Amino acid sequence: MPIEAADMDEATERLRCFLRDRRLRVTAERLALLQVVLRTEGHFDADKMVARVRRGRGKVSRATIYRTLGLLERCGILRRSPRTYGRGLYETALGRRPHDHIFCAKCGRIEEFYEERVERIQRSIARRLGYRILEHVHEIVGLCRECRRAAGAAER
Amino acid sequence: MPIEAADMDEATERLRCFLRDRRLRVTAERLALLQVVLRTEGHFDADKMVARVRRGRGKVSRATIYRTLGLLERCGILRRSPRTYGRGLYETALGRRPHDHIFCAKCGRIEEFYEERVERIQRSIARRLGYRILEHVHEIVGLCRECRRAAGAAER
DNA sequence: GTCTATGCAAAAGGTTTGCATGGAG
DNA sequence: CTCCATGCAAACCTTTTGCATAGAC
Repeated sequence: MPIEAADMDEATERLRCFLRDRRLRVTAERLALLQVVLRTEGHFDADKMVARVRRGRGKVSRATIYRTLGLLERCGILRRSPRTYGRGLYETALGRRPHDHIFCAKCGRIEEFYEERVERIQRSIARRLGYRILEHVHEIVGLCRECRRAAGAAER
Repeated sequence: MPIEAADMDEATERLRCFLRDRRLRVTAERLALLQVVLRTEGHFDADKMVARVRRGRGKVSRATIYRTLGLLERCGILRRSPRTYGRGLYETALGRRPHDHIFCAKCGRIEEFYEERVERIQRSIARRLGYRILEHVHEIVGLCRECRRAAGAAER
């Protein structure tokens, strides 16, 4: 599902404000990366963006991509993606809400859940320890009914 | 709180078995790192272990530390600390109670928390959706007080 | 004695930085 | 016309690897 025009505009506007407020410049490279980023689904790293921007509209240096990704992160359009050991993965932050997953370790099926009670507890933990929450990861890994049944049958 | 002698012995025994089963060798370096690791609280990276082992008993190469940390991870004495942007952090897995992490996206500091209420909610979610829980990941990413202050100061 | 482990240094992979030049405001 | 941004290449950092030698079994 491609991103909505409204989100695109909102993001562009947000970037422009962010830059203006700090006396930074609105450059073709920054706008180009923003467009590409908004059209990218799921998680991506700097290298992927280098490739996409180059494919789409000519040369960009790796350094500029790294610098601009940092900019987009700082202005809240991107966030670093959870669950990635090591590498710098990003995902778009606009228009997404925190959602959690439970998934089956055997068959890989994934279901979503949302528990306001957990969010509340998270807020209290963060407050207690002095953090301002940026995001959270909450995943339950288990065995679904079908896989348990299958495993049980196999054992006999 | 220093680690208990019993845990120390258990870990050593586990490592010996692991090595013996695979025809690998029990070397002074491996035992030394194991001791240091068990005496280290919280989260640590390879570099910290290089420093500690060297301080404690002379020379070790960085390569050996990396190789041995991998070994300790594979035999279940260590685990990689989840979701740490950037560096490879470990924590000891033996003799630890289940706990989750909250960490600062900026400076990387990590703190642990444990909330029985969350565990209970997880169980109810799993029951409702028909899963048997194997494990969970629950992490809060935020900005710690110091980094917020630093960021606020920088913006002015 | 055999075969794995270690140390060293070089390589690798990802990200950042210094500097001269290009371009936004 | 003033600074900031860009491109390029070199620097950086952390982790991995190749190879000769040390050492466990």
